[in-house]
Amino acid sequence: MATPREYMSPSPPDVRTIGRRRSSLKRIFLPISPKPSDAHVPIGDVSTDDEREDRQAVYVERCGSIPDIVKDVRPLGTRLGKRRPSVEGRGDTRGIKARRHEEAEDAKVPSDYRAWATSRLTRSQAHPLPEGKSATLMSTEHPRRSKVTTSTKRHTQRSSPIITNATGQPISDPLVDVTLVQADLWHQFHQHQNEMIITRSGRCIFPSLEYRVANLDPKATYTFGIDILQVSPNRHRWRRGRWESLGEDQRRFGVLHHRDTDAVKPFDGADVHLLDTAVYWHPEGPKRGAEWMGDTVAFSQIKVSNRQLPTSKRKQSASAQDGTFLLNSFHVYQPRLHILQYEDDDRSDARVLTYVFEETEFIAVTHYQNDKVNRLKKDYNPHAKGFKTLDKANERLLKAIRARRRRRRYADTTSDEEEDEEEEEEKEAEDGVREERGENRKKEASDRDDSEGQSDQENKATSNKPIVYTQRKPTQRPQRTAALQSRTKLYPSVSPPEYYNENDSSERSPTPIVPPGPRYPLLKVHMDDYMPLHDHNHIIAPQPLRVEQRLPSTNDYELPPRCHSAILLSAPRYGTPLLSAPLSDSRNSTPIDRHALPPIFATSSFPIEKKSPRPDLAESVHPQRADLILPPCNQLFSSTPSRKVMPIVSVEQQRQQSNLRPILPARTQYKQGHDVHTWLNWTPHDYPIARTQSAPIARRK
Amino acid sequence: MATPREYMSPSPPDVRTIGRRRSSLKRIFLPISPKPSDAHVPIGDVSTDDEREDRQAVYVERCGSIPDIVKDVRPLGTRLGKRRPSVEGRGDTRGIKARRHEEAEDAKVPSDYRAWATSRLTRSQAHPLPEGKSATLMSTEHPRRSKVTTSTKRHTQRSSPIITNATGQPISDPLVDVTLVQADLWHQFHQHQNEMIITRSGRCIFPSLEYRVANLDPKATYTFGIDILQVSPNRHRWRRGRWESLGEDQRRFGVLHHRDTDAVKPFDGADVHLLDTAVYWHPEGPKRGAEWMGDTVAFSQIKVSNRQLPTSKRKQSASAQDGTFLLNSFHVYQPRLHILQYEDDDRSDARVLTYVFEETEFIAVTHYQNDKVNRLKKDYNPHAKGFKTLDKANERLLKAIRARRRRRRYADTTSDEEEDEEEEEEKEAEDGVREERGENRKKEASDRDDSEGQSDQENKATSNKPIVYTQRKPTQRPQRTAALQSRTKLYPSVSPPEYYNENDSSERSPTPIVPPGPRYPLLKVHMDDYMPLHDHNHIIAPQPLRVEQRLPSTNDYELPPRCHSAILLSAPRYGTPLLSAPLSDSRNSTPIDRHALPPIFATSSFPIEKKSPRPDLAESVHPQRADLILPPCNQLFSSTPSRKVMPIVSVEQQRQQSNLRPILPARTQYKQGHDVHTWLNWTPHDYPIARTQSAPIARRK
DNA sequence: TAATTTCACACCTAGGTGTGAAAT
DNA sequence: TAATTTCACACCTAGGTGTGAAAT
Repeated sequence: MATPREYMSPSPPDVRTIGRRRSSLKRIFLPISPKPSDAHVPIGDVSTDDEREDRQAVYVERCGSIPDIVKDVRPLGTRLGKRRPSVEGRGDTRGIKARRHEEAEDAKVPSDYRAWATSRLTRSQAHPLPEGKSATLMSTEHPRRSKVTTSTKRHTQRSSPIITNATGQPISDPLVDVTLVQADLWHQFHQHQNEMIITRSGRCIFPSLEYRVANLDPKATYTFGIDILQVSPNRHRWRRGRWESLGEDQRRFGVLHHRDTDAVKPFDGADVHLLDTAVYWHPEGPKRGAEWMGDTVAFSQIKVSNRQLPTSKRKQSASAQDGTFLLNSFHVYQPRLHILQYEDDDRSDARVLTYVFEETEFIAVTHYQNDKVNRLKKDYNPHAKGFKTLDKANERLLKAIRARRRRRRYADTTSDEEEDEEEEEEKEAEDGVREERGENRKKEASDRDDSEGQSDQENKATSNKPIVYTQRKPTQRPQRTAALQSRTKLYPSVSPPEYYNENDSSERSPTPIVPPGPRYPLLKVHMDDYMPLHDHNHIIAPQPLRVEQRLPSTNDYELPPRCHSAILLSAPRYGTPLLSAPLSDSRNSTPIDRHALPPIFATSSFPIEKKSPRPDLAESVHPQRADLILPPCNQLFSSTPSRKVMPIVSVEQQRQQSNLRPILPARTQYKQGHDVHTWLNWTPHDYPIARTQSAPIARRK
Repeated sequence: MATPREYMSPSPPDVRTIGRRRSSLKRIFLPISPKPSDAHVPIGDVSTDDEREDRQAVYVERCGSIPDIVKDVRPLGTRLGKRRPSVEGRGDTRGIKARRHEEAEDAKVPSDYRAWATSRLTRSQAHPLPEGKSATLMSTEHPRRSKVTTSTKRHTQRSSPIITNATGQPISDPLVDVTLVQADLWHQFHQHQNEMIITRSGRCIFPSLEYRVANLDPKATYTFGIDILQVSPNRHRWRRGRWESLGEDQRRFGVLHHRDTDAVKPFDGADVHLLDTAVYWHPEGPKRGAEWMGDTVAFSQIKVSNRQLPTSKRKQSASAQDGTFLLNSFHVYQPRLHILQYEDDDRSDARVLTYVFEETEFIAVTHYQNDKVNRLKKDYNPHAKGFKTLDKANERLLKAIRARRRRRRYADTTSDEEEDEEEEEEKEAEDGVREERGENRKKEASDRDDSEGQSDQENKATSNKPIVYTQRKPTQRPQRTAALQSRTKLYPSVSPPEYYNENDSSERSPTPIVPPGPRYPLLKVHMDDYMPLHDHNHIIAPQPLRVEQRLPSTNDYELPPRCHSAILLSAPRYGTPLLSAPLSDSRNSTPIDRHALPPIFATSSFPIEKKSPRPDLAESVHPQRADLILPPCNQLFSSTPSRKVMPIVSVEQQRQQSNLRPILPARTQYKQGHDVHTWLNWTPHDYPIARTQSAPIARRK
């Protein structure tokens, strides 16, 4: 699942740029179920009902049930009428001379990365797309617009890039692997046709555009950028619980995303290319691939606004570079990610990769129209907590817990009974949330917006899920096909080793074998799903802990095979908690010598949050400080991971480290004398999910 | 003034590294008063009273009066007793073999910049210092510690670097020019022996360690780091209004800044080098020189703590890399800035530059001891605004103003009378501040802490200044010697042009001439002095506007000679306001075509604040949007700059652009039909200060 | 009139600051 | 006992969120 589509370039790729990568390309870990049917899903527009059913059939066959998240994948195109036929226009309308001239100008200003990047992007806009696998986002009425690849709907968590070199020739580089962070949150919004409020002063978009990138060339220089594409010229309106198109907008407002034309002619088909938009380049500027990969790439500064610029002439210059995109309300927009790669100062061989995640499509509005979208926003945006009426009681309980903890710390004596009481209080709070949610569900059912054409089943899935974002019943998950999957692929140095045991891989539970040689899988632990309710010490709503396995890349340190991974869960600053997964020698012995483990391991292998960094802890972590300790690397993947048990250090130990403020997964039965165990479950989200439960402490050796 | 001292290397500099820079080095703009006496100030320990008098004499000779800021420069050493003799120990106690081994290890982990940087720094610690110009910060009882250069006291705004190559050989590079941001605020604290509160969880240091760097090699890679040095083994106590030493600390607490020794032996003289401290490397990681120079380098994440680490063994690993330095209370510390330069991946020829700004010295305390320091903290730290009792009345007025403005915006009609009223209200508020400050001054005078051995004059100067931080009487400034001075020097591409007209330069007002050829001076505008009272629309306390002139470096765009500079003052996010100084074609004509002005100009020439960037505005600014428009470049420096008039667009125009939220200098008589003019004044702070006043609007052509 | 936009507002998040009583 | 440290607290800064009445 979620294998990125690879565009084979019709023209031979530029060997100078991609060099050895191209020759040695090979998938190291096959996907869990490398189904033939997976490759047969039609590429391009898959928005018809038949195709949807096809996809669901694949899921049923593979997983035994239809995962909720696949059921209601209905792209906007379906709802707005068929407006996405595959058109293969090749839109380079500019002469070679003009291009040459621009290149000469580039040479004059060698060190302004952003300006150069923008010009690079604009220039390479109109390359011919390979093999007709692309689908335009634009309507047929405007065939001359350039086009953008769209990934198939079921692969929306990843996106297929357009890759071009400096002359606009596409280059195939399926190695670069981009994932949308919080993809399932985005998906929830997308199910209901996401809306974004635009204001004069600019409103942040939520969920935020955050990506995880893998397999960049660690030494090459990259720039990341976002632009927001107006998908169609049509204006829409919300009527009787659904969006309908009003046809092409007749008003002459100031149009953005229109290039250097004096007359304001939106969508007249002349010289308007999709890439003629203002691009917001990531403020962390050009960085090495290794640095980009060390963390997620978040565009949190991006805002959308409806302020009209004073003069029509200056519409371009004032947008994008501060992260504010000027949009028109009731129009549909699609953010895109651009990755610009160049070898240092020699920018002649730069490449542009463009990624489109369709979940991130939205309609710009000044007020929310769809109550469901509104509710989702309130439920998941931490800044809208005040409007989450459901959680009032919960909030009160949380406060009581906090006050109580303070008092106890003040009294400096902690008895066992008190601890138990506290845990009960927490459970109370949680139950309270659930009760109130039940009420809300009924209210929701009586909403007029619910008259959308959804089946009862879909309705139920929808109203069950959004409140507790990460709440999924384990029984609904296709557990039997559970396995670990490599989320990121190896960037091979010379030739890729064959880590995957193909003989052993049955359809149901292909068991990855331990990689041979000195290389052992690394672990990435993510808790980046937004957690509805937490303070610094507790998470009340249940939330999944994502454990990601990847193979070491050239830059990674080779882990000692018997080395445990200690996982430290720190407090989130903003939805996304800091998670580092450093090492310790063994659970009970002395901590690992930090000189024996070059810090590079932590730096390049694990995401270290920028804003509240504790990278010191990433170097190595004392077992007593860890929230979670994984088995030695060489044992972790030797059995079916769906039942992999990962012991956590006992709760008492964590209590002792009060200043570390560990976050523990909720709903865990914390008891003294018990260890907490976590195992991995396979979900349709590409990630194994770690579930936690307590067990007698005897397990500790 | 403030010319960095240049160490001439006894061994020939590494030509490979500094190359053409070395051969073409020349100061382009001489300092305003390039006094011979400047070079004769004794280097090293200048903390005696005699030397202080010498320095003051230099000032009197040059400026006609003693600037306040120079009067009370008394380093801690003077107060604590003589403990800084110049000792010339050469402390490399490690063998070549060990060093080779470390280098080999480095090669194995090529991409972890931070670890590599730390090892590089540690290794080059013990180079012999050139020409005996160094002074140790350590006491004579421990002669084997390595040493650090100290700049002369009067040059505390800048610091002299130690420069070494990879093998520890010093390299002279006086070109790299580092300035301490908010140096005079630091100085105010330093006058009273600055204190920093340390807490278990870590406390930010205030003022923050923020530097401005110039003349780095734009293409070379740099890493910036901070460490905090324990200046002496002595413990101190506050008694009868002054700090006194208690002698060497006898307690065996866990000692930081001590390297890899099992036994906790603070200051036992064995293997303890000054550079054996944990270094916090700037989180923006290795960047190009051009990128570092584009903005100030702020270490805002740094915190100081007194938490003791669990085991003595792990004291090193847990510190510094998250920005928390573990200090001992009642000990004196000195932060240092390290700049690491290397050419990309070839790190064998790296250089280390170390800068010490003595204003940043402080004593770690758990409670403030000196009431004056306490008061300064409350007055200038925006987070302590709640304790600024003086401003309660002011606050009320401000709120009234804000509410009133809202009401008026609501009513959408603005009459002239109302505006005048508002301005009166503001002035009222300001006066209120001043009155209360007067009261406070009396209270302060009756404090027991005032019994320090200060002269009356010093006392007066001290108590006059700290309340309104930037308040200086223009008459006290040495206006007649006023001139523009190049704060940053040219980084020449081939050979440095002679921009400075030496024939014209009299001691009093050396007039720089217009540079020949196509290159014209750029302007940098700073308002980085902290402003005690502001909201998004107003600054109530008077504050200086710093305009900095520099010559274009190789990377800069060449300005059209008749191009005006439009200055846009945006709202500060955190004390330091965003200032960009973009261009417009002329004040009244159409705005400059942004394609005619490559954006590189803005990117590489002007500081663009990271956190609330409006870099779009830096590309070019419409005259109506500018807060301040400077004369054309080719006219700006053709006359004495002390009376240079810079018109600001009228206040009404700014009101119209309410969403831009311009900050206007306070105490300006804003009247309708008047323009606001600004001229430059020379101050002892190296910067010309722009003063603002209104004038009839007739001036606009 | 009906649709759309604006804006003050209450209420959040996240975190920094000195106070002063209490503990060490 | 006297010096030093801890900690809950009130009060800030800075900014994001949807609401709902009012304006457009």
